[in-house]
Amino acid sequence: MSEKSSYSVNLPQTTFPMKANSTVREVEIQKFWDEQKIYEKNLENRQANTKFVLHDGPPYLSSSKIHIGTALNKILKDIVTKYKAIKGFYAPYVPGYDSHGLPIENAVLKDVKGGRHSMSPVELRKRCKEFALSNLKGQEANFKRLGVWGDWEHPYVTLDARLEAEQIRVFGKMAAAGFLYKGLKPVSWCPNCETALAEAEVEYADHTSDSIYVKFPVSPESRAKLPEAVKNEDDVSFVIWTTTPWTLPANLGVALHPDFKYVFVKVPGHGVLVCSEALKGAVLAAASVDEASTQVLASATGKELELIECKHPFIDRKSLVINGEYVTNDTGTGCVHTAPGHGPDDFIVGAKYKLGVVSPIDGRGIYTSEAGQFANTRYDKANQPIVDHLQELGKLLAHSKLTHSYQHCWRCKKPLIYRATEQWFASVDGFRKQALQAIDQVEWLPASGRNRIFSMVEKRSDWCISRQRSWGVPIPVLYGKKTGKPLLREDVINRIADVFEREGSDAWWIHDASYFLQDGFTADDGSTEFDKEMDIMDVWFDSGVTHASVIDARPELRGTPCELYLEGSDQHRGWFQSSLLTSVAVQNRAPYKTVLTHGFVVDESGRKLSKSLGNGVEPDEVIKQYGADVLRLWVASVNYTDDIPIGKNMLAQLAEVYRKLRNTARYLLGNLNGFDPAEAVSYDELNEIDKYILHRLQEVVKQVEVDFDRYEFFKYYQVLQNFCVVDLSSFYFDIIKDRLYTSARKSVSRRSAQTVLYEVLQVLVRLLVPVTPHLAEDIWSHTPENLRGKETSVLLVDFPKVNEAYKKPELDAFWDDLISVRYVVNKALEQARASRKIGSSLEAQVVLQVEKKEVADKLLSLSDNLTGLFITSQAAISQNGAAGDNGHLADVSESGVRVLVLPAKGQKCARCWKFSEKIGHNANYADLCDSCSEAVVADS
RNA sequence: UGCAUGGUAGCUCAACUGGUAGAGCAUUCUGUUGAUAACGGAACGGUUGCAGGUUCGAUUCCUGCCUAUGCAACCA
Repeated sequence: MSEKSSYSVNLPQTTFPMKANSTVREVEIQKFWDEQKIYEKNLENRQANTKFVLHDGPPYLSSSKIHIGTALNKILKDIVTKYKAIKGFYAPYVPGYDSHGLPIENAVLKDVKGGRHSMSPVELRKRCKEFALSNLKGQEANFKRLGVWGDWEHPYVTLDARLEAEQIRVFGKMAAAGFLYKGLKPVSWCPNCETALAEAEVEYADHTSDSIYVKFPVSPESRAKLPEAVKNEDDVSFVIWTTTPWTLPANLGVALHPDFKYVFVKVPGHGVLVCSEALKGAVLAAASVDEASTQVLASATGKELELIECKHPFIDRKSLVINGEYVTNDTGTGCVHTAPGHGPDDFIVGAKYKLGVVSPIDGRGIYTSEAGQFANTRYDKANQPIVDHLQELGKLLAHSKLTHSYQHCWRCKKPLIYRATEQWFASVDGFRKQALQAIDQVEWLPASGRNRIFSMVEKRSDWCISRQRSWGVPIPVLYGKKTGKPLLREDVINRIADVFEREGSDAWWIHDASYFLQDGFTADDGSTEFDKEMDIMDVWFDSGVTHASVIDARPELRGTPCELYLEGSDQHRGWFQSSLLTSVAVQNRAPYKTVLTHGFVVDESGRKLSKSLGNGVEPDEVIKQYGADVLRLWVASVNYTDDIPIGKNMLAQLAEVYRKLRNTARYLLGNLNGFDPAEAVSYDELNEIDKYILHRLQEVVKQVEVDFDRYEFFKYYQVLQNFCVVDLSSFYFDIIKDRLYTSARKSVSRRSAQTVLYEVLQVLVRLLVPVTPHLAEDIWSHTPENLRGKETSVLLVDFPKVNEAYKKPELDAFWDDLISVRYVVNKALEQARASRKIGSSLEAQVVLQVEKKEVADKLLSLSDNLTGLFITSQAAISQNGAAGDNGHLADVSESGVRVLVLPAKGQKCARCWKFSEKIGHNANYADLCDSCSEAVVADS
């Protein structure tokens, strides 16, 4: 280096490192937040303010590690609560966990020899609890590492005795309101999990079934009811079609559509067959019968055939011909096999005709003795024997395999059956109208969510809340030992709740029924001895009542309704709905004011993430490579209302943006070194470009505020990024470097720039808080106290307010013109550079010819600052003629501006590197330009 | 199968009630070496999913299709 470099220049200086070193630094910062109790302090500071409560939808504790989708959800929630907090709201966040239920019980049982029947319920529950709580520890660590703040010391867990007790109390209220009943109904049943399932737990997948056509002969006693032409035929059969041969033992009827036309077809070798006219061809084809050999003897509507009796094909029992509107002519025969024990439609129509219910299958899917010769066979193993048996009896008309969509258990993925059993139901019918009204009191974001949940609630049937398992909250019902009558009294149920609150719900399995009743208790029906209901509640009930057991029960949450629920869009049929239904049932209103939903994470080509595709993204791996803030930035960068893409490419780009934000802050801090806000330049004295940036800054604040308020974080991301890159880094920062580095340290022009940098820093660090809190805190911790005030954590400061005094919309128009001129100048300079005429732009002078006078005037008004705008050594505006046309290095015309690039005049100043004709006037500094020598003198 | 929502540069997003498609990132070239594992400049890149229609003019409105995702149904 030459001696010239010894001239003092005011270079940036800061302790804020360029590299994030996130794996270490983020953890340090999180420790600082922990130790300083930042979350608690925030709440304390905001205690008197308006509340904004986001109620956490509890993640399920079946795994100790969170998925990327769970991370996304938690980060979104955290962005919201942090934003609301710095906006001044009282915004507590209590994390929750969903701890009961089948998947956990199954996971625990997987390692138990002998299965669920080999240990007592209390022992099993103990193991489930241990399993759930150990997973909680893992998930909690994952969540904290994301930088999520909240009351981690006191999360809510559905297995907590107090929550269980509140849940029981809600059950009691619903019982008192008459919304709970016990009924025999076919429900979706998983023979593998041995329990009933709710609608929300059913999913559809392809399944191959036996497709059979079966003859149901008309009883001799009913022949009189047949049409005249076939009265004397001795072999008349209704033909049904089914894909579930195993339900035939439960058959009690044959359903016809009342308005369809049915035909009586004489078929060689099969007697007379009855099917709908529309399906005759298909039926005969299935039976491989040549239609030409057949003869239609008669026809009748379904209505006319109602109440004819048939014989069950292989059981000595009647099967009644009935009418049902649900019968279609799409497939089958138009005659529908009806087994009220195995189908919802069948059940309803069966009740109408008083067919009764036969459901000869136990909880494991095995035929009971009611099934006669098929007893002790598992239902799915019975298909073939039944088909064979029908064949032997000559009742089988056709048989083939059919692959179709069929209901499966969403937990164990095995096929489900419909099975009529005694279950507890919440009567949605009882409060459907109120629920639908409540839906319209809620703001749904995006708005399509409203229709989604509305139509679901509108159509859903009663909610089956019984589960025949051990890991859950018991259904708190006692039955009179002799009468079998359920005791649905709220006072009794509340007494049970009190016991649970003291002892936990294990008490239900430990104590006799009498323990839960007052001594000498006598029920209305005279019962004094009781049995306990041994079913537990659907887990959706657990999480569904947290509006009561958490929001209303914890004083710091200040009661329902809360401001926001924020979950994946699948929760319209899950938690949003279970919460709504229970809340409407006991309070006649929704528990939330706004429901915000997000989509699902997919890979960069839009495919679902799955282990088999190998396109999964693990949150902890992203954090290890890039840090939590980059993952959070990802969440903020995408429009999460649709599918949310993630992948290596995206993360790498996000890491770039993170670095840009970081370096922007580093520039601010570095150039504010030694600045004291007391030295700030008054607004009127500011340089024009400085005023412009202050104005832009206000626009950014306003825009960001709008974007956050609308939960449109991806817009915030774009605005922030554009501001940092376009307005600051490539424009303002580049231009003011000259002033910052070479003007006298305390000169007005330097302080003018610093005044703006100071304002920008104040705003920027605050705007970073919700999305990249670690970065914001890191900046804060490296900001001198005289610049940031006494507050030790940036999480405790307030969101910036738009400073009206800085808003000057006219500056936009002014600078838009100058900036487009600057583009042309840059092109010209680049041309000169490409032809190796110049390197640095300071080696050039530019001469501009400007068509529009107003633009020329704007340029002229900048006077000395014009060179700063272009970062050249000289710049001149020539309105008429082509001054300096000779010897130019480049000549570019565009958008009304002609730019000539010429070699800079004079010599290069050793300090500011600009070329000048005023060099060496101060003998002490022979190689410095005038302004530099003045600056050096001033600073020495 | 029906309903809903989306389909704009390699990637993430723009374009107010129809008016010549814009940013950033990435890529390539390049300058600087006083934000330096940083910063600047330029270039490349789109018949806005496809096909029609309305209009002087459509990414924007209408119809159909394709495609992605979600939901419902596909029961017997």
